[in-house]
Amino acid sequence: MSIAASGHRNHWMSDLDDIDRKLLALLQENGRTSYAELGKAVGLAVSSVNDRVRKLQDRGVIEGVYAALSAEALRLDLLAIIFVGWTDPATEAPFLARVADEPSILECHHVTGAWNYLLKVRTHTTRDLEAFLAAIVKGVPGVQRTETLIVLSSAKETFHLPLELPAWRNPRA
Amino acid sequence: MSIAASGHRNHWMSDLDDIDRKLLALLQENGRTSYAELGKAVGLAVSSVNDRVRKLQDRGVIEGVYAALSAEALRLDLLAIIFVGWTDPATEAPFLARVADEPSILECHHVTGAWNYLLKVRTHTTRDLEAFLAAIVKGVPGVQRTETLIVLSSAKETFHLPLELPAWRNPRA
DNA sequence: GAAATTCTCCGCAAAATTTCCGGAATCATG
DNA sequence: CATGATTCCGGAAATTTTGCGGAGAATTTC
Repeated sequence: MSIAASGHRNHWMSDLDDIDRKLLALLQENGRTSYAELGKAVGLAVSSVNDRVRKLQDRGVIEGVYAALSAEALRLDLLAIIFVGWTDPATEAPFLARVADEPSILECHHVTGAWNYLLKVRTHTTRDLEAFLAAIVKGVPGVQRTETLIVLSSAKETFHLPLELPAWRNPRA
Repeated sequence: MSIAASGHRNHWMSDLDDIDRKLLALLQENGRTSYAELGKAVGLAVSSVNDRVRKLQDRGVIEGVYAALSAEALRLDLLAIIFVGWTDPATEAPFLARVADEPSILECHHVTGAWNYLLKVRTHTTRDLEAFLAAIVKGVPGVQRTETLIVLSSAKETFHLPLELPAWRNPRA
């Protein structure tokens, strides 16, 4: 019995079976895994793996394949979490425009709670962070408050999305 | 004059010249860019590009090449930022062990401020998040406080590290 | 339940890419 | 300016990707 026969497809949009999930797991770990190797892992021919991966890309499940660079090697030694707040709603649009073309901002999330946005920022030094804060806070009129947390160390920082059902998942969900 | 001649190497560890940075920028955008295309972009032969990329990998500047999956396509609709706190230092080790093998935790940072750690977590539903919090808070003895922020929307979420000097960089750095 | 449609899978061959090599050219050093 | 290290190059071999046509299975339709 093949792996495919052991599983069954869901009926939701992404419609992934066990083989798809296995392929995604392998490609998340190494985006350059050859189709031959993938095929060996899931028990499919090279051309079949090609079909599947192409469809996963077409369906948008695989957004892209990217080289991950080392922040340490690039001497981006400072990682900071910055909360940003304002009261005037007109502040948001220019703020987001500023965020979009600022490469040092890796993430920008609209969050619940006392603050408006949360930024994840990488710089080389505290001096750079200081200059960055001045550029953002002073550069975007309306930004009133910021609070900066410095990351002392990162125990985990992965791009891998969870593919299997978590063990703690509520059984009635 | 070649591109190489226009730049000059630094003397720090990673020792990247303009061509290296250009290659890294291109591979950050598309990890499957062929050496032929990379060579056309930087003005080098295919084999030379191969040499450079291999060295960038060996030096650890390129940590790996990964397929990025769509959280939306995988129905991971909930993104949460969770602060975790405790007073007993003995709590840290089992907490980190728990974090390591929990796929729903994408990031875990040791941060300054009132909290000990910051987690970035993706789940399918609020119900899953509830179960996750119960598993982490109750599952790790010593964890006393948590605070959860829900991400309403993400204006930016990139893996691309900044490669060029920022415009606001302090000139005396 | 039979026919038709769709889907998945396969092998194969062409095209593209990667990889490795020796040697030329360039750069750094003493 | 000699020497050694590094970078670059073209080309050939190995690997990989890609695009077929068709077989087989599953699903749908009548």
